[in-house]
Amino acid sequence: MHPSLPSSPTDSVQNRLLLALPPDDRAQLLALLEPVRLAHKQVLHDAGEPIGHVYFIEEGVVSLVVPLEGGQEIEVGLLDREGMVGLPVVLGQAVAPTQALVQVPGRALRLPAARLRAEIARGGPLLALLLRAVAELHAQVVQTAACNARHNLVERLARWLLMLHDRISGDDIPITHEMIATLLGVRRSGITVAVSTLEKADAISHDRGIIKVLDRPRLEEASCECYGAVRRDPARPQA
Amino acid sequence: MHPSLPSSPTDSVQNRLLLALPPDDRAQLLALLEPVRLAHKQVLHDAGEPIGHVYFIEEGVVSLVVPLEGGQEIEVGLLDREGMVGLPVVLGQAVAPTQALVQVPGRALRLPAARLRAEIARGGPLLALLLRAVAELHAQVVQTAACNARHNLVERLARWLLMLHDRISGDDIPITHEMIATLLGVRRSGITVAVSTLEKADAISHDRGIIKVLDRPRLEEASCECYGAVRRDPARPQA
DNA sequence: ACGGTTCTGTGCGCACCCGTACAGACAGGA
DNA sequence: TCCTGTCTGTACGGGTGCGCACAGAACCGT
Repeated sequence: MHPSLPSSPTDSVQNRLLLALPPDDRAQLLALLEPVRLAHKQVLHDAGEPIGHVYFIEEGVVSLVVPLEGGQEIEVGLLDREGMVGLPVVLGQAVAPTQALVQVPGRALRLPAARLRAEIARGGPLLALLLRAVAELHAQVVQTAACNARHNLVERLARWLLMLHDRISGDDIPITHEMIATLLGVRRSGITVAVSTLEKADAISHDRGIIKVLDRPRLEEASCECYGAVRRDPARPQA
Repeated sequence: MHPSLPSSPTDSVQNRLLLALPPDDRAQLLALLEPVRLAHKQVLHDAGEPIGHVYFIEEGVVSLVVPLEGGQEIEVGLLDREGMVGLPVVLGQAVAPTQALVQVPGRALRLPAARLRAEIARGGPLLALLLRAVAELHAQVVQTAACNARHNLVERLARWLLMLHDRISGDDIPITHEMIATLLGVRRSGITVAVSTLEKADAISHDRGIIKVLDRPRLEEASCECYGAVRRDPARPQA
C-alpha cells in the first residue's frame, strides 16, 4: 500500500482520533478521507437534518449550536482536532440534535456518513475511539447545562475564552462581541461590559474583532469551576 | 432453556430496551439481571466515581445531576423505563460525569458494569440499542443546556413537570418545591411562586409534596419549546 | 394532645441582565 | 477622500430571580 498517493492526505495528520489508530487502520481510513477547508461560519450539518459527512478536524474550532425559536442559537459544545464533527452517526443517528458551525476556520478530513458506518461495522479499534469522543462531548454538554443554569456572565465568558484558547494556537481569539453574545445566549452589550471587566483584571485585552489572552491564570480565576471540570490535558499543546 | 427460572425476572419486563431485544438475546440477558428496588433519593452512581452497576429501569424516574461547588446540584437529564442508568459504560467510560439520583421510586434490573461490557463485546443487537439510548439522553442534555441559558422559571418548571408527567403513571407528581428548586438550580421560594402562577392558569394544582397535572395542553402552552423538542412518543403510555 | 419537623406562602432590598437606543471608532471599497 | 457598514462603548428603565428572613400550615411520632 502506497503510503502517500497523490490525493491522499496521509502525511502530517493532526487529528487526534486518527493519530490514535494503529498505523494500518489509519492508513486504510486515510485513503477514504477527503481533505476540505473549514471556512468561517460554514455549516457542516444542521440541527434536525441528516448528517451527510463526518469531519475529522485537523485545524480550527467548530461550535455545536442549538437553534431556538426566534432565531437564537445557543452553543452547547466545542470540537477541535481531538474530535470529529458528526458524532451522532456513531450512535446510529441519521440526524443531528445540533448545528455544527465553524467558529475558527481551519482544515478537516471528511467522509460520507454512510462510509463511516461501514468502517465502524468492519470492526477494529475505530468504534471504541469514537465512543470515547462521544463521551467527552457529552461531558462537555453536561457541564454547560449546569453552567448555564447557575453562573454569571463574566464567569461564563472567562470559561468560554479559556476553552477557545485551548483549541487554537497563539493567544489571539478572532471573534466579535456580537458572536460571543449569540453563542452564550446573552445581549451583545452585555459581552462588551464583561469583556471590559476581564480587561480591567488584566486577564485579556481586545481590539475590534480580536480578544487576546494576556494572563491565563487570572482568566482561570475569573472563570467558574466548569472550565476545570471538563478540561482535558493539563498541558496546552501550544503556548 | 427454561423461560422462567425461579430467581429470574423473565416475566412482565417493562424496560423498553430489554423489550426491544430479540427474545433469545433478551432471555440470555435477563438471566444475568438482578431485580432491585429503587428507593427515593437513592444514589445509583456518583459523579466522578466508577460505575459499579448499570440499571435497566422498570419503573420510576432517575435524575442525572451535576454537582457544583457549594453543594448545588443541577439536573441535566431524566431517565425512565425507556433507558438505562450507567450509559457511560457503553461508551467505555468507567466513571460517570453525573450523579444518578432516584427521583420517583420504582424498580430496576441491574447488572455489574463489567458484565455489561462483556455482553456488549459478545456482539448482537445490544450495543446498537444502548447507543440509541445514549443519543436520546444526549439530545435531552443538549436541549437542557440551551433551555437553562434562555428560558425563564415558569417555562422551565412547566417543561420539567411535563417531562415528569410523561414518565409516571397518573397525574400526581410527588415532589416538594425544595427539591424542584435544587434540580432547576433556583431558589425554593422561586418555585413556590412559579407553581402558583401555573396554578392560576389552571394547569396544575398542588398540595404539600404533590403537584397534580390538571390540564396538559395548558401546561404545554406555558412551557418553552424545549419540551416538544425532545419529546419522544407523542402518545402517553397512561392517561 | 403536644412538640418537633417539614413544607409552603410572603415580603424586601438587591444583583444581574434584558431590551433598546444612540454615538463614536474603525475598516474597506468606490 | 468619502461613504457605508461593522464593531464597540455607554446609558437607562425595567424585569427576573436572588438571598434572606419569618410565619403559618400540615404532618408525624409519642
